Amino acid sequence: MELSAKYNPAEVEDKWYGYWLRNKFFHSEPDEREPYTIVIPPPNVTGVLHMGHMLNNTIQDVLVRRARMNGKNACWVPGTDHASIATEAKVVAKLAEQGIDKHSLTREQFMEHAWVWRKKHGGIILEQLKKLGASCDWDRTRFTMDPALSEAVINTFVYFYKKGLIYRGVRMVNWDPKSLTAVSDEEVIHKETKSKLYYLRYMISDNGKPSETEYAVIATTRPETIMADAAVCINPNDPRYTHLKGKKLFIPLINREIPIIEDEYVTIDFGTGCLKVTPAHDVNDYNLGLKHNLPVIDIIDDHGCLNEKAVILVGEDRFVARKKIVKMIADAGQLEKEEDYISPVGHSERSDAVIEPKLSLQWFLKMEDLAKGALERVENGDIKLIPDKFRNTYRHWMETARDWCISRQLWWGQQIPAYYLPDGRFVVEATREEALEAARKLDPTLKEEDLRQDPDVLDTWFSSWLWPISVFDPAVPGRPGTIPNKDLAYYYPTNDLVTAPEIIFFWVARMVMAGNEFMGNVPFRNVYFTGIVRDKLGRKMSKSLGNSPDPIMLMEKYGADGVRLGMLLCSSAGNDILFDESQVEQGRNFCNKIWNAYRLVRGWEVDRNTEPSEAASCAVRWFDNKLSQTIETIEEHYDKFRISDALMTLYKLFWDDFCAWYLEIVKPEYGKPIDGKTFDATITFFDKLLKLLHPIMPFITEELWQNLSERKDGETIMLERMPKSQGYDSTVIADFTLASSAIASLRNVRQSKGISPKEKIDLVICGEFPENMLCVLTKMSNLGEISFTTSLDNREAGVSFLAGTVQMFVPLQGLLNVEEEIAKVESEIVRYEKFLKGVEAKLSNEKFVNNAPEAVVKTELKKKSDATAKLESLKTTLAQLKKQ
RNA sequence: GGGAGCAUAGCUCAGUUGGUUUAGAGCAUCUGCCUUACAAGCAGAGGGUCGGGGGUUCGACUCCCUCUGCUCCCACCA
Repeated sequence: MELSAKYNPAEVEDKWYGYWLRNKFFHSEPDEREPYTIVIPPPNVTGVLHMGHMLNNTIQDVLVRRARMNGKNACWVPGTDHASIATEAKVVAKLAEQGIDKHSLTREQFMEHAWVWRKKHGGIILEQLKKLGASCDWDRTRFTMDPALSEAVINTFVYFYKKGLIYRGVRMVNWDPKSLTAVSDEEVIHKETKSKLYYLRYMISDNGKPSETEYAVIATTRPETIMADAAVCINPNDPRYTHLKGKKLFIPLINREIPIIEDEYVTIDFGTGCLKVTPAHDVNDYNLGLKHNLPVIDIIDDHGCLNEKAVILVGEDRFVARKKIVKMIADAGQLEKEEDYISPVGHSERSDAVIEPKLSLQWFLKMEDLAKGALERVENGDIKLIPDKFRNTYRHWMETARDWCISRQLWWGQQIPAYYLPDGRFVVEATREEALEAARKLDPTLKEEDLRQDPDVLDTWFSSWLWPISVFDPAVPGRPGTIPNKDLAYYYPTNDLVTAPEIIFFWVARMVMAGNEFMGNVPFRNVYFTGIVRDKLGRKMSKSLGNSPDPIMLMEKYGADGVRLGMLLCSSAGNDILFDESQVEQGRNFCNKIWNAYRLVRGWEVDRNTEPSEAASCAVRWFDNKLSQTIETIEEHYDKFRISDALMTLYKLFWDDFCAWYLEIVKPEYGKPIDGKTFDATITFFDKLLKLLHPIMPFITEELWQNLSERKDGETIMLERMPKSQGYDSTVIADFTLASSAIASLRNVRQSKGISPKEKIDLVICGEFPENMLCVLTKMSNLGEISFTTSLDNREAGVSFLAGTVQMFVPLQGLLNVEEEIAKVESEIVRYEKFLKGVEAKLSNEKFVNNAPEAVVKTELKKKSDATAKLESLKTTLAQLKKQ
């Protein structure tokens, strides 16, 4: 069969992926081998593949495929995350398109719509991963809302509640008074909004009565909330207000007396330096109120109108009330002034209504002890972060971790298993039945319908923190004492986690906490952080910017292997990667190179009756050593998770060493056959190279490996053993390097002097040169006569150069531009003299000679002698040139 | 505002306890080649003094300080 000159990925990718699936090569079951486990960071179930996923999953696949070829029982568990906020938002939007308002539906009806949506869009992303070649164990695919996994989440909640770590607490939420719902921080858009800063006079209390003349001026953008004021705060270091310390003030209009408190939170030079504290309607004020034990007076209702607690303007909309109250205060003579002011105001992404910070009861998980344990695991090295710099971030997080608010005002997710009695008391149990039982202990007359389950669901991270455990055995989380099943016992702890640094706290740290709590062990050993994929201009790739290429299109255009290589080329751990299509082009070109090397070898006719040429056996010996040496380098890179370095090492091994040197040397003359020994060696090398490349480029390597020799059905490169180093002789490699540098110089001579490659040239060698390399020189440089000499003095016209420290000379009659050569040599002399001077200065410095380690001094001495030798030879050359 | 990080050839990155590196790679660039595996190729060449300044040291891309620029996370200012 004639092979095309270009590799065609479309023809091979589906074929081999299907073959791998049919043969269940990705599937893993516990056995006696050492396991190697990765759990996928579950992507949003209704998401589509973006460049970040491509990078992340390519790396995981490289690790998994490599582990598999190293004889481990590799298991990569795929799955998806229910992503409550994002998914619910999508479903709500979809319903809105159909003219359906979420609030017109019951919870059950909504959930039905959501499940339909998830069925339709869920898993698209997993199909896309298959295109990439991901070798996930698809039989193990999990979803964070699978019944068993949801149960694990509920059990976990009950467990922590009963342990006393989960409590109900008040917290500010972002309230959307138009949609009548709390929205997440992600759904709040801060807009620079024009408003006014009002300066109000608060009269100082004079024995319980407002003073006639003395007052403090408070600046506020929200005068309609003064009725909710609980205090006025000043900075204790503010010299202007020392007279206010310990005093009280009267709120204008309603004349309620409030204390003056001191706190360094107040910025002295903002506004007037006097801050009104309104715990019910501002997050910072709320915290300040907690600190100073201030009462919370909530004067705004769910619709954004003032309630009866406001005393005045009851029932008015907050913005209407603002206008009215300003006028009232002005009429009372207590408005000092007003200023234009621009400040960021939160708006609801959904309704565009101005967000009202509102206190609400939420569920919290205490973090202190959990965080301590999680910090310890990283500090003591049980878990390694790659790169190491993220330990700082991690530590900072763990040391300042605030309690985790785990409730979300949504429906899509696991509903909180708290059941309220009609009197407001509640019980927490895994099921309604158990809850009823528990509730009856509080009130024996209760019926099931009297119990009302908390409407909120749990934060998505509250399910994904169990992921490394629950994908194997969902029965374990939240149920201490449960014996882990066979899978969990075998695969846990997993080995490596590949994820993004922005979720180091949300996800990574919390998995460590859950692992500690439920398994008494870490969930993984290494965490490899990928960077964010950015475009050429450094912008984060996003749908809204439209700067993200469609990964599927890329794979269709360049092939999955090309895309994988393109992603990996520019991705060192922890650094953002600036993605450009040209990198993928490079990946495709490399595929093509491999393809064509195969075409060459495949086209050879083999004659088993001839012996290898000297050059060929020399090349075989060299490449054998080179291969072992490079394998060691590659392993080092992988061990340190330097995947792009490992890749680049392989790239150069294949392209430069194997194609440009090895194949060129052993390639038989046109029309002639190759000897059997060299051919067999070449096939062996090719086989090893393909195996080394396979984790990075699974498709093309399988295709070529299958064709390289006869294969039986059911054989695959995937399950072959990774080639190992057999040790190497570094003199063999050094000799070849010397020869190749001589060859490069000879090519340079040819090119600069315009000598055709077909024309033979002679070579004079002055010094030691490995004899067994002469055949290589002859073949690659088309040499005529090679002669040795001890001195290059009194030579006729020609060019000399150095290969390593060996001087070489090519006689050339009448082909030289003497002037040009002299100039070249002279500039070389200047360069070396300068260098020598520097080295000599160093060596004559007593402090250097005395303090520097011997080896360092030795290298300086060698530098000196080498440079002196070079200078000498250059000067000889110059003298000869000048004679002509 | 709090915390963390980054800054090395045109671009993307290495440079691993300060000294065998007169700073490396890939891509891009330039020159010459349609050489019978590959022009998505072959051969060769040029290009940076390591963001600015200061310090420690016999010696600093590598350690310390400072300035500048960029990025990320968190909190968002009455």
